[in-house]
This record gives sequence, C-alpha cells and structure tokens, in this order.
Amino acid sequence: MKPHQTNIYDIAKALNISKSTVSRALTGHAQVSEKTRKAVLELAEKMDYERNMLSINLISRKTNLIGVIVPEFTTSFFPEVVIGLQEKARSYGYNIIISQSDECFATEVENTKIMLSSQVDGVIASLTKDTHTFEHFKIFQRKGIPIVFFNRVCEEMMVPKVVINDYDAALTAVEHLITTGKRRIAHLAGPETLATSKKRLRGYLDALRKHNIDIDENLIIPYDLTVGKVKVHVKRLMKMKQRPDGLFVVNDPAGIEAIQTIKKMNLRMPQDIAIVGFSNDYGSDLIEPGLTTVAQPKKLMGSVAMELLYNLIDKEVSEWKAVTVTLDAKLIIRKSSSLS
Amino acid sequence: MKPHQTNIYDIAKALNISKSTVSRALTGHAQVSEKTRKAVLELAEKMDYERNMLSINLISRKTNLIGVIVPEFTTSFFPEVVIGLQEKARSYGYNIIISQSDECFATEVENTKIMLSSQVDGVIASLTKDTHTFEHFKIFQRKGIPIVFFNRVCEEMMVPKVVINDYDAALTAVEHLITTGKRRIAHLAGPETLATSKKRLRGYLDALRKHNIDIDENLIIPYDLTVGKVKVHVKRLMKMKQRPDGLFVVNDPAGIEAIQTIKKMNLRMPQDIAIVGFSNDYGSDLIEPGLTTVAQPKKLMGSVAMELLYNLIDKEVSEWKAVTVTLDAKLIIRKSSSLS
DNA sequence: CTGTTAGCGCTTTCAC
DNA sequence: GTGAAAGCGCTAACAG
Repeated sequence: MKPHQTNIYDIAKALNISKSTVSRALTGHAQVSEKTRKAVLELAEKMDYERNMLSINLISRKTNLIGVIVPEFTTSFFPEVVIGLQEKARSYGYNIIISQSDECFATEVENTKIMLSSQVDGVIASLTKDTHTFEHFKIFQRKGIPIVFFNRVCEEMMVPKVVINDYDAALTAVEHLITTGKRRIAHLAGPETLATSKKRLRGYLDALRKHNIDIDENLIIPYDLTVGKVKVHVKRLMKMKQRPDGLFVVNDPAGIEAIQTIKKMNLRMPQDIAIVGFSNDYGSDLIEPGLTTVAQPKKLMGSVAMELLYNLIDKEVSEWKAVTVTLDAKLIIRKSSSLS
Repeated sequence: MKPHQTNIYDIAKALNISKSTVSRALTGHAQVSEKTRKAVLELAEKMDYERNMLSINLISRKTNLIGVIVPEFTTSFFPEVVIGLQEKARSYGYNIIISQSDECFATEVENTKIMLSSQVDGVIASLTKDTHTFEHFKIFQRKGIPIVFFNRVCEEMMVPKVVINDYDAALTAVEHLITTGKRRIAHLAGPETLATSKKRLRGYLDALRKHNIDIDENLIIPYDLTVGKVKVHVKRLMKMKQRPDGLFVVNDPAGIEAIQTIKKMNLRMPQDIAIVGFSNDYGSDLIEPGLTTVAQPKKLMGSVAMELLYNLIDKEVSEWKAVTVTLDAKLIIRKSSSLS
C-alpha cells in the first residue's frame, strides 16, 4: 500500500501559496518570483516530490510512451532491434513499454488492448507467426494512433514498415549454393503466415529457376519455427534416396540446429551438404563449421522504425504516409557452405 | 495528433443517460437495468470505446505497472530473466515496463526517474556495473514503492533479493579445474562494484586455499566486461613465462571469447589450458570445445523476483521483509575443461 | 507575480 | 435504477 505521495498541494499548503504557483515554479514558468521559485524547489526536493505523470498525461492526452510488441525474446534478433528502438526513442524523449507475445496470437491481441488503454502515443510491432487477423492492429489506425511494423509486417495494412530485402537476400543465398556446385538444394521454409517466410521461399524458388534447376517439392519442408523439430526434418532429408547437397534454412536458430544434426550424422559440410541460414544471430559464428547466413541490420531496423513512427506522431492522420523502408541484408559466407 | 477518443460522456450523450450510469454499466456494476447495460455495451463496442487507464489509475493511485530495470540486453541472460518476469507478472494482472541502462549509471538514474513519474506499483532491478550510489533506488523505499533486486543486487539496501549462490558455484567450478589436475589457475574477475563478481572471486580464492594452492596475484586479471578486451587479457596470460593451465572467467561471453583466442594461438583445450565460464549463455554449447560453465535458472530468477515483489505490493511498509532468495546454480562440464 | 476556476476521463458517494 | 456532484493531481486560461 503506497502511503501518501507528496503533491503540489502539500507544497502549496506548507508555503502558504496556491498550487498554481507551485505548478508554475516547478515547470519553470517565467513569471514566478525568484524567491518563491527557490522556496518551492527546495521544499519539493526535501519532500521527495515527484511529478505524477498520470495527471499530466490525462490533461495533455499524451503519454510519451511507445508500445513495442514483439513475438519473442528467445533469439537474439528482437532484443537487438529493441536496443536500437529504445536508443532512438530516448533521443526523441519517448519511453517504450515492451511486451512479447510468445508467438501466441491471443497474447498479442491482449497486448494491443493493454497498449490501447495505457494510452500509448504510438505502436511498433512485429507479428507472431500465428497472427492471421489484424483487427486488433487496425483499431490503432482508426483511433489515430500511429503504428509501424518491422520485420514481420502486416501486408494488408497501409502503414509504414521496415523490412529487409528478404527476397533478394534469399535469392543471393541460394545462388551462392548453386555457384559452389550444389544442385539438389532443400529449403526449410517458415510459416506461410509470415511475409518474410514467403519472400524467402520465393527467392529460393527463383534462384533455382534462374539456373534451370528443377524444383522438387519434396525438398521444401514446412517448418513452424519450433527449433526442436529441426532435427527430425534434417534427418528425414538426409535419409532420402536422393539426398540434398544444399540446405537453405529460414532462420539461424534452425540453421545451427541443422549443423549440429548433420555433424552427429557424421556427414561433412560443405562437401556432403552445404548450409545457409538467415539473420546472423548470435551463435552462427561460434558453431563449427560457422553458419553461412544473411546479416540483417538489427539495431538500424529498430531505429528506423522509431524514426518512421516519430514522423507520424503529432501529424494529422490525413498526412500519414505508408512508406516501406527496405534495409539491405548481406550474405556472410562461412564454412558451412564454403571451404575457402 | 490523436483525434478525439471516445469517452464515457460521448456514450452517455448518445444514449441520453448520465455518465455515471455508463460507468456503472461498463464496469459491470450490479444495479444497472439489463436494458441500459446492453445499450451501453453495444454502443461502446460500436464506437471503439476503450477505457482510459490514466484517469482510472489517477483515482486508484495504482497502475498495475511494474518497472523493470536491467543493465543490458546484449547477452542472453537478461532477456531470459525478463521472460520469466513477464510471465509471472501477467498471471498477477501486472504489466511491465522495461528499460535497459546500457551499463551506464546515468541512464540507470534517469530510468528510475521515469519509473517514479510513471507511478509504477513496484520495481525490479539489476544494477549496472558502474552503479556506485543508491540514492535513486532508496527513494522508492521512502515512497513506499516496493523494490526487488535480482542478480546484481544492492548490498546496502534492506529489500528482497534474488541471487544465485555465486560463491559456491565459483568454488565448485574452480575445484573442478583443480580436480582435473590444474594448478596454475587464472581468473578473469568482473568489476568490484558487482557483488556477483566479488563472490565469484572469493569462491575462486577459497577453492585454491582449500587445496593449498598458492595464490598468484598476477593470475587475477581485472576485467570490465568489455568483451573486446578479453583477447588482450588472454594473450597476455598465455605469454607469461609460467603460463596458467586453467582459467576461470567471470561470465560466458568472455569465456567464449577466451576459447576463440586460445584456438587462434593453437593451444589445446583442456590439455594446455582448461576454461570455465559462468552463466550458461546461449552459445556456450555451440562453440568448440563446448564451454564448461555454471548454469543459472534464469526464467526462475525472473518469476521469483516477481513473486517477492507481489508479496510486498498492497502490504504496509512496516510489514515488508527483506528476504534474500538464493537459487542454485549448477556446474555443466563440457570439453573446454574435460576430455571425457 | 499570484490566486481562482475549470477541466482532463473516470469512479464513487449521496440523493432521489 | 439513475443522476448530480465531488475529486484523483495537475495545468492553463483568466483575473487582479
């Protein structure tokens, strides 16, 4: 039970002045006598006075709070984006309130409700793999609360987005495998609900087509991002009569798991099978062989998202523009795909 | 610029009733006619009405918000603790607002101010390595806002804390090295500002004493947690005339870096030098050789901290008890210290 | 330079 | 069962 917290009225009483004057002194208003100001400031300090932002926000209809909704916190991707996000937010004078949805749609919906009732001034979000409807996000638009998506974006909403060039990066990654002589290239494909997954799949397909390699549906494995299942998928792949000689995996945690599985099977990388992951997560350069992967500018992604959001706050809804910023990802070649 | 948000008065006007009635209908008060309630609920839905928690919190002097202050987000330790924290908080009906101090004292102080003015109902914190005064935390106590520390705790404050048995774990870790025949064991020691570092150092020293091994001050290297500096420290150690045959490192990121450095020097682990880290971070089992380390129950640490905090909220300050919960850490032996 | 008044959106007596 | 009024802590006209 919080005891009574000092408020401006307490200070006013003690000093025998009105609370307006106290308020003015505290907020640094010009027209306050030096004497009064000093007295107020001193007493405030002594009484541990701290402004109650609830009332101020209530008046100003502004909280300087940005809601951040991420699907998970277990890979290094989202924490790193958050670092960039928070840094930029701080520079704008905004604080962030983070919630992670644990890849669960219902939790995501609940989190948006909380953001809404907390009166956030804006929202930055990345979808869970299960998100299939977007009513809970559209409500922000209707209420004139700006929203920006990053990485896992909502395709059907006209709002600013920050993504990386998943398609190009995937195409480059698979071409890299082809260049090293691989011809039977498998793909662990992410959930179809995620645009990133779909784009990476398209990049994979187009790389094969471009090099006149037949597409074998059996080599495209749907993977729901549950790391534990990678082992089974990889083993099955490697036990095919015509086993693949290359494997493009939708993200790094899975890539790392794949490497471990293949090592246990006593197959050589990249000779027997070459692996390419996606995201350059922490760990991809620790494992042996190092995982060839696609590096994403994570912190930058966060700060760009915050920038886009900032440009919408305080603007009329009619002026909002739905830009999509595409950041460049870069292939990092390591031993899992290349001997040299 | 947020446009007008629907409030209870809008609903009242539209229905030609008073806002008190709307409030009662919305909050599920008993004495409202079924007819009115239904009308209110329906209109609220249609008008995208969302309760403004600012005003409610202002009245109730309660926000259901827990402030979480962590020093960093770059290792996997804190994000994992946060997962446990948030899970438990949610089960209690609390939301969390996270801020990371980036290992910077000034940022930490600033963050506490934000928590204070955001009227959080409680605080869960872990100190930066630079935190040397605690006035910014003591103010919460004075204001009757409960605070719980975890991992990097404030020794001089009488508040609940969640720690792991750093001393025992360190002692066990170093004894493990001794058992495998190592006698010149070096230690990369964390900042003295952190109790965890000090306890791990004491564990290291006592393990040596216990086994009658002379303590060589030259083998105790002060390390400020800047990963980039590990390489230099390790190289210097390994170039001593009498080089160490064991190395106990204060945390895993440094342990991983040490392994990489030693590999580049073409020395064998554990034969030439055995390494033990601390924390079982992501990556410690990916690197080769795997890093022997001390596993901490991270998620549990978060949920216990939240539990302790919850037990203080709504209690009179006089009833607060300053328990310290010590969780058990466990040595995980991998190839960096053991051949078998 | 300072006090008075109204009001942010909501809940909660107290009447009727 | 419903309305009127007060008030949470603060700021911002408007007077004086």
